[in-house]
This record gives sequence, structure tokens and C-alpha cells, in this order.
Amino acid sequence: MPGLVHVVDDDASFRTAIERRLKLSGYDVATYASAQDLLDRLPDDSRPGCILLDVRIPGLSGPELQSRLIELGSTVPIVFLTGYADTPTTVRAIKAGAEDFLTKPVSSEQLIDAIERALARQEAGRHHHRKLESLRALVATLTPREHQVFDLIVRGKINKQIGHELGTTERTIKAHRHQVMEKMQVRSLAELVSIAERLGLLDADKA
Amino acid sequence: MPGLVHVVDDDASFRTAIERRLKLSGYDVATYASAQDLLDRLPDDSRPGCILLDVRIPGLSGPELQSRLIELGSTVPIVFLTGYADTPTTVRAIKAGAEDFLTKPVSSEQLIDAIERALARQEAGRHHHRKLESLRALVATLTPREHQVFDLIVRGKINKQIGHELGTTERTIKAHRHQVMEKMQVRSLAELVSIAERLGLLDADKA
DNA sequence: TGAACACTCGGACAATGGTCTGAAATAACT
DNA sequence: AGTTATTTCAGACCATTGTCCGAGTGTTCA
Repeated sequence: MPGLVHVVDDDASFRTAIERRLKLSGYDVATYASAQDLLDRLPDDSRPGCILLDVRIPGLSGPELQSRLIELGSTVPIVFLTGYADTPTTVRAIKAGAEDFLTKPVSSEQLIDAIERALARQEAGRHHHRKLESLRALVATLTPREHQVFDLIVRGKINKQIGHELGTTERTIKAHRHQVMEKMQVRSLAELVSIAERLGLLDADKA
Repeated sequence: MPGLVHVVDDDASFRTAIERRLKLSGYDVATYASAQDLLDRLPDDSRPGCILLDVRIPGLSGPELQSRLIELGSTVPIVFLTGYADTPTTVRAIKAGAEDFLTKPVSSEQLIDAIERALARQEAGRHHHRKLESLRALVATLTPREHQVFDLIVRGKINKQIGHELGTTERTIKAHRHQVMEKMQVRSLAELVSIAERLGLLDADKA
């Protein structure tokens, strides 16, 4: 599936021109006259895509839209493309995670290059995100009690201690522990700890 | 200890003026007339400090110096301060990790703010770096054989399998395993796996 | 009122890990 | 040549975990 580029610009003729150029390069294009317009038909993170965003647009500005998208948890990469680029705005946009900051007029080479980098970065991020999501999905199948046991297991506690902490017996913990290993689809404690670490469940305290 | 600001600029009068302003704000200051000058007396990462760097300087440019420092493994944060800020240079500098990109003339407030952020970020990075270093130091005390055993343990292998893979007996692995736990100063497999994960020793493969 | 689920607990047994006593061969370095 | 570190190995013993049977209680929901 070709990459989908979301073009946000208040200049209709510019939108048309960019759309033509991008389509010639093999991309799908969706255009928006304002930031609000894009928020109303929010791009789903599930297909490859990026946002080509003007800075100065009526209503929400480009950077403001960027902030909103970050708040909403969107991972769609953003390439800024604007006629007026002041340094503080550029710095803030890049530090906030924008893939690039281009100025009009832009060469096709520059533009395509930035879009390709944005799509590649999104793809890498998505791989990582998907892995974590599948792990979180497994954790979500644990009952509250199993989750407690899971937590203490990966902190190195032994069944006897866990039973004492949770006010039950070692025997019961064994049963929960078995369920945890089963549900998390691991066959060793090492794998379980590795998962917990990658999900950031162990970062509290630590020397 | 006050922060040490390394000022790199070819304009002597500017260096003097900046030095005075920074010292009035409570910083220690070291000045350099060129990038090479700074490379010759390389700032050690061990004390709080940052680099205030001009872009256009004779010899190595500011961004070129930044690249060199990254290659050298330096973690000293960089604040760019220049009269001429074009967008591509700004973008590249920030993406390469510069803390900020300021333009002359700069208000003291902006300058101090950027320096404080740079110092704070360095301090956070140093904490993290020190933790990893202390772990790496522990790993370094392992003999080659112990390191192999360590590796297989945290991948979830059991002693019998490890013995088979390394062409020795389970009994011997037990001895090595004991040494590993001793040297790594952990009392549970969970802690050992957690360390390995944080050191990135487990990222190979993985579903 | 069943049905499904979560949580609890038990006995017996096998497999594994951890610790205690030891020991010996080899390599490397002073 | 002597010392040290590394790697190897043994028996005995206990602690811990994993697994096989099974079962009772309480809650929720259709």
C-alpha cells in the first residue's frame, strides 16, 4: 500500500499543486484546509502515512496541531512545510518530534526525501509499538490476583514470600504462577522478567 | 560546583562579553577561539558543563565540531548561538541532539534558560550513564566462561542445557552460575535478567 | 438457577536450583 | 619456580519450582 500524505494548508491552489506532485511520485494524498479539518477526520495510525503541515494557518497553528496530536497519542510523523521559518519555532517543532522542517518553495527531491524518512521512521516505531501492544494484551488477560503475583515474581520474590505478602499460602501462589506463565506464553522466568522490563514494570526503585 | 560553560567563538570581543555575562550569572567559563582549540583541551564529561557554540567559525564549523564530539562519545550538551541561522542547519543541529539553537543578539534570559536546560539534561543523562557503567563494570569482572554462562542463564536456559551447549557438565555450570550471581551481586534470577535487559544483552531475536 | 470465572487449598512426586564439603588440571604472570 | 586465576568436576543435602491428580467457596452474569 502506498504511503498516504495528509496535506494541511489553507492555500487551495497550493494544496492542489502539492497533491499533483505527490501523486505523481506514487503517494496517496488527503488534503485539509485547516488543522481542525484534520482533527475532525483523524488519520488512523494503522496505515503508513505522514502529515505535511503548514505553520501559519487560520485557527490552530501547525505547532498547536502538533501538540494536540501528541496529546491524543497519535504517532503519525509530521513534516513541516512553510514559507516563514523562524528559528524558535523550528527548534520547538523538531524537539517535539517533527521529522523535518522545510521552507517553500521546496524541491521535489527534498520533499520526497523528508516524506520517505517520515514513513520509514513511522514504520520502525510501529514495529516496536506493535510488539509492546501484543505484550500488553497478554498482561491484560491476567486477573487482578495473577497480576499481583506476576509483579512479585519478576521482582525476584519466591513463592513463600509472595504467599506471605498476599496473605495466602505458597500452594495457592504456585497455582497463580502456573496461570501467569501459561497466559504470558513463556516457559521460563527469564522470559517473564524480560517482558516486565520491556513494559517498564520494573523501573520503580532500582539502585 | 557551578556549571562550566565552554564558549567557542572566533570573535574575541564577543567571547569577553559573553564570559562577563555568564560569570555574573554564577557560571565558570572557558573560552576557545576555534573548534580545534576545544578539541585540543577536551572538556571532561565528569563535571557539569555545556558548550556554547557558534556556527560559522574558521576551521571546523560548529556542526562539524558537534559531529566530531558525537563520534568521540562526548555527552557534553551543546547550545548553538549564532548570527546566521538557516533552517536546514538548525534542523540538523537539533536532530543531532543540540539542546537549543539561539540567534545573536541573545537575551540573558534566553541564554541562561538554555544553559540551565542543557545542564539539567546532562545531569539526568549522567545519572543514567553512571548506573549503566556500574553494571558494565560488574559484567567486566566475569571470566569468559562465566560470561557465556551468564548469557545463557538470562536467556532462560537451564543448567543442564547450558552444560550441554558448552560441552561440560551440569555440576560445573552450577559452580559458574554461583560465581556469576556472586560477582553480579544479585540474589535472584529476576535481578540478573533485569540487568541483562537494561544492558541490551537480550535484544537479539525476540518475537 | 445454572454456567463461567476467580480465588483458594491439598498431597505426592519429579525436576531444578543452591549450598556445603572438597579437589585437580591448565594457563598466565611475577 | 611459585603464585594466582580459570576452568573443570564429585557427593550429599536441602530448598524451590513444576506438575499431576483433585476440590471447595464466592461472584457475576445470562
